Amino acid sequence: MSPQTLRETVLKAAVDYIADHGPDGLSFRQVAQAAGVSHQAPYHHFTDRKGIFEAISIEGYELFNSAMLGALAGNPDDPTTALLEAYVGFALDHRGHFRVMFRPDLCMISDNPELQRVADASFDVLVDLVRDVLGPKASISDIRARATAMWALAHGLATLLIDGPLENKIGRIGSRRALIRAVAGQSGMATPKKRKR
Amino acid sequence: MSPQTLRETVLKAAVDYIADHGPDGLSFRQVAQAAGVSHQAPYHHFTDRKGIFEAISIEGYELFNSAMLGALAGNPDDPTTALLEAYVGFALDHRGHFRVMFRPDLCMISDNPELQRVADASFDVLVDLVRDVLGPKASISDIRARATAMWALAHGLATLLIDGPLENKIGRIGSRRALIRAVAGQSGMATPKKRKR
DNA sequence: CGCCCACGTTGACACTGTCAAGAGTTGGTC
DNA sequence: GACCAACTCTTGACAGTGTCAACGTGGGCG
Repeated sequence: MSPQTLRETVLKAAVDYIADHGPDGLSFRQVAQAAGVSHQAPYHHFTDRKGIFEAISIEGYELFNSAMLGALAGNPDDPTTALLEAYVGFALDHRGHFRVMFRPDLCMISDNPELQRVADASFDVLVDLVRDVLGPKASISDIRARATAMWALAHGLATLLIDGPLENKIGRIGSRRALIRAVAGQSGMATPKKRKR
Repeated sequence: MSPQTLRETVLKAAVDYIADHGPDGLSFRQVAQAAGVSHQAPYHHFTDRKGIFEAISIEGYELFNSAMLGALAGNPDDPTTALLEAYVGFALDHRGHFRVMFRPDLCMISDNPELQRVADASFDVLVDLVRDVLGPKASISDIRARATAMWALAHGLATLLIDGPLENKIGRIGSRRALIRAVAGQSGMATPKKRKR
């Protein structure tokens, strides 16, 4: 095995477990056993149990950032909806990562400089988008409020979809894409740049 | 001690702990010890560790529902903002409950009929509000999309505030009330009934 | 060669949730 | 009063957990 392999194996096993069962039942010893290695071996790659969550979180933010940037590049006409789709899509496709990224009890972002960096980067994507959408004459407080509203809408939709209650209540609104577009439309924030050019 | 007291003591200790440290580190034995009782005593009031979370969740939904209904009654002119304020306010004022209510890995709503009932009730409050705001001519799919958007916005704002990243990034936008109003304004959903009557 | 260091091992510790069995009190019924 | 049953709580045990400590082991380098 190459030197990185055990680390990657543990990480992958942990992400898969979290995607299915949530982060709380994750057992350090269990992932070690799943990797076919003694219960202490992972300690040479992660300082703590928390260290695993930090690594997953960093990996998650990197995937997250590239997903958002890719979506914005792919749909410049309606960046708000594009971002919403990318946010929710990432959460659903990478539950294992997403479930960890916003859980300060599992890993405190400020504890790890690398994690802080990638988390800041993803926030910059959002603010840049809002600044672009609202135009140069927008006040700082408007930009803040709009960014907060977009973030909250995307984050709420993602967590409600992942944690389940939404589908049970609302019922299926067709495809994921259709749901997101309908919500974006009802929120009043979609297509702010050009209307049906 | 009256027969209910240990149950209430354990519940209160658990909620307080969760509000401060999150639900995952909560220890059955620890709350028993905090209540000054043997490690097995709580088993006569809760079937499981999960049973504690179910009880907290039920209590939470009851508080939640009355908070939302009270807010709607108190501000009939702008029910959307009122609901948003009540939702976020409840999350911040009852973190211990809120952190448990939307965590299916801790307690599955469908496992407990009583829990299912109070959770359904809180969802009905939201749908009734949306139906009222959009008027009788609104289609079912519009109602669904609007309810989803409102729920997502409120839920996202609440979880982002509780889990911390928002304040670090956005900075303080004055009071909680001002933040919520600004966000509601930036989403297109506020004051849909009458504009500055 | 000798040495170090990264990697992995075994062993131990306190702590956890939970099963099992027993003790004490309470209330009701003969 | 005597008995029984239910309820509440206790003690004891078990496997499983995260983590500290000490112990191999093998490859690269002086």
